[in-house]
Amino acid sequence: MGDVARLAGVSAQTVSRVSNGFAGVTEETRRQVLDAMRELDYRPNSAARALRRGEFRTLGVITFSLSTLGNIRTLDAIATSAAREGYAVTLLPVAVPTQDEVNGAFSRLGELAVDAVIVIMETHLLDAATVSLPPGIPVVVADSDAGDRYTVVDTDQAGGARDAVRHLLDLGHTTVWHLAGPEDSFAAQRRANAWRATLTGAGLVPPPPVRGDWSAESGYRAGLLLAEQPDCTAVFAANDQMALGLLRALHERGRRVPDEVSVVGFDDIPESASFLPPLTTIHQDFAEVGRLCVAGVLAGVRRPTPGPGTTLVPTRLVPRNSTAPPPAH
Amino acid sequence: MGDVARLAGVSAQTVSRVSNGFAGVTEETRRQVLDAMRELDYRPNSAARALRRGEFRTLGVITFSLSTLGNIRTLDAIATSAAREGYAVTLLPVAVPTQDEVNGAFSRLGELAVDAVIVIMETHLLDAATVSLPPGIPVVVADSDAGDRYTVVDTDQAGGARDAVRHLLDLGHTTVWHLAGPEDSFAAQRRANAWRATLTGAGLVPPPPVRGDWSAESGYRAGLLLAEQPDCTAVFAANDQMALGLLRALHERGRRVPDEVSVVGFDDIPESASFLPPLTTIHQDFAEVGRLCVAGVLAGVRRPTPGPGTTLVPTRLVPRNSTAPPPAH
DNA sequence: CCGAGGAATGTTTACGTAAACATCACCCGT
DNA sequence: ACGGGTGATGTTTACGTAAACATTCCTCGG
Repeated sequence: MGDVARLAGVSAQTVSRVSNGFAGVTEETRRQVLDAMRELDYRPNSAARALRRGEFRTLGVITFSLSTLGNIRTLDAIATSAAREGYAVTLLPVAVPTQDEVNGAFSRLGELAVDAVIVIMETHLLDAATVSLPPGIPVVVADSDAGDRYTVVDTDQAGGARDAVRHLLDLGHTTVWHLAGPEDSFAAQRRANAWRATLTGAGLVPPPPVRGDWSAESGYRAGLLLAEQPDCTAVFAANDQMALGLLRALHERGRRVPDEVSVVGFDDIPESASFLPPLTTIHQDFAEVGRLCVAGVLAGVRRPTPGPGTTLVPTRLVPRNSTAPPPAH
Repeated sequence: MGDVARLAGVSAQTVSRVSNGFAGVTEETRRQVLDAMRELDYRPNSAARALRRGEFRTLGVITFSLSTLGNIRTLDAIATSAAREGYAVTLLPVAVPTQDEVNGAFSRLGELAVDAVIVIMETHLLDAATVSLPPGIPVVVADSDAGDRYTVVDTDQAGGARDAVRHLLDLGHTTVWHLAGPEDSFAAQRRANAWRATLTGAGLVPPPPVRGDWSAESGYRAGLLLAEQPDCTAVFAANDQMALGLLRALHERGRRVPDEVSVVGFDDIPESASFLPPLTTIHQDFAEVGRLCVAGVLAGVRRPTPGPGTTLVPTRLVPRNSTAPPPAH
């Protein structure tokens, strides 16, 4: 900065003013400084800037190894929104979802160059975390139910599940089976609960849910079971990957979809339109979730911490060819 | 730091020494300092640290919106490897793959708190970039052919494609069709070239390649075309998603896989084991690519810039149920 | 024609850390 | 017993920036 100032014939302070787009600088001076900057290929040192200003213009994102598609899409949206606001995004990957690892990530956080934090993580790990987040750092949590302690942004899992079940009931199915996600996933819990509640609300008795682990393989295994149930004409799968495995199992067992069995997925991954048959599913707006996370966290940076609370992003049913009225019998 | 020093009854420098795990500190003193740190909830200020040390312990990753699965898995591996080395990872998302956007990302880079950069990007955009990378910052490029100008780490696309084609020829197929990726993708080009070279090397005349855009949908459209070719008994798809669409098209047209047509994919995405039928494909070791990217870039941080050059990570054929000898005729 | 007021720019200082150098106490061999 | 280490700790300083305050110079109203 000193070199630039010398070359432009001004003080370092004036260089700083130009560099930050400050008002009170003559057009003439500004031009000279900019020329000098270009000449010397000057780049402001962000460490010094951060030290002086007390902010990093960086957001930290804590997440498990970029595993599930939803987390990835959310992260993508977060990165894009943050960039638009002039913030960089630093990744804090947690390799294994154990308590130790999570605690480690949280404590590393304290000495990380980060103004705010977005956590994409299952509730149960957050609950048990012994290291609390550094006070004074705004936090928004996605994919969790910690609404009473943190600001939470999430997809309206319950609404989506309800729409899926209602869609199948509206087609005339007498009940809807559920291929659930893992028990330790809060999203899976909420989808399962909403499925159950919707059936109960319609005066029906929910059949026992079959549990998978989100993977297509687990969906296949579950599908082999469901194919044995003669009265199973409609299945709501908790995600598209499991629906894919389910389709394969049904196909292998000679149960035609959608003629004999209807299937609804959840997520609307791009491939689901190319499944056999194309999958009716619940679309999640990950971009909106990411956008709201960034907005929430930046609001926290700019003013005193907003209270806890949950914002839900609505879903949308995408009807394709895997659902139809039940067979005439 | 001053407060901690006062509470522990030592100098600030000693606090610094403890904080950095320096050797020459008595066990007694260290304990006192650590106690004081805990008591005051002290966290080193990373901005001051970076300013003083001249390094940020942060890696920048430039990539397109986390779009393709390969890029995501590579990023994941990068983040994990970096964390192990004590480095954070900052994302520099480029929303639209236009020249302007790329240039923008590169120039923002200059003032970013980053010691080194990993670029995950298609060659052609890198070629046309008018803004060059800041000198002095080590760079490693993944998924590109810029081996003459940058250090490049990539999957051995050619070797994988060759294995796929040979696998089909070994099964007895008289030729292998190719469902290629988009023309502007270097990975797609290399896979297509290796496919062509392998056929030519075996004394065969390659049929015209059918081109898709990586998506399952484009694979489906291409599949409708290929299903019309009576002599088409073996297809090498440039990625698993397109193979998925291809399978669907073949199924719709009544061409049984693998009895009538064999299909090999590329990537080995987790879902491919659950396709109908489970897909024979080429496994890519993204974790290794990410690991090598980090290793390469950190080597650059520690010693003068290593020359350009390309490191290839081998692939592995995963045989499943989508390939078989050609029909008896 | 003078002084108040304001715009443009310069000077000083502090942000929190760690390298470099300085100091001090103590141990050992002769 | 004494001098030369050696290991532990303290003091000074600089990293690059921007806020706060100081200075200069010009304009404009009375």
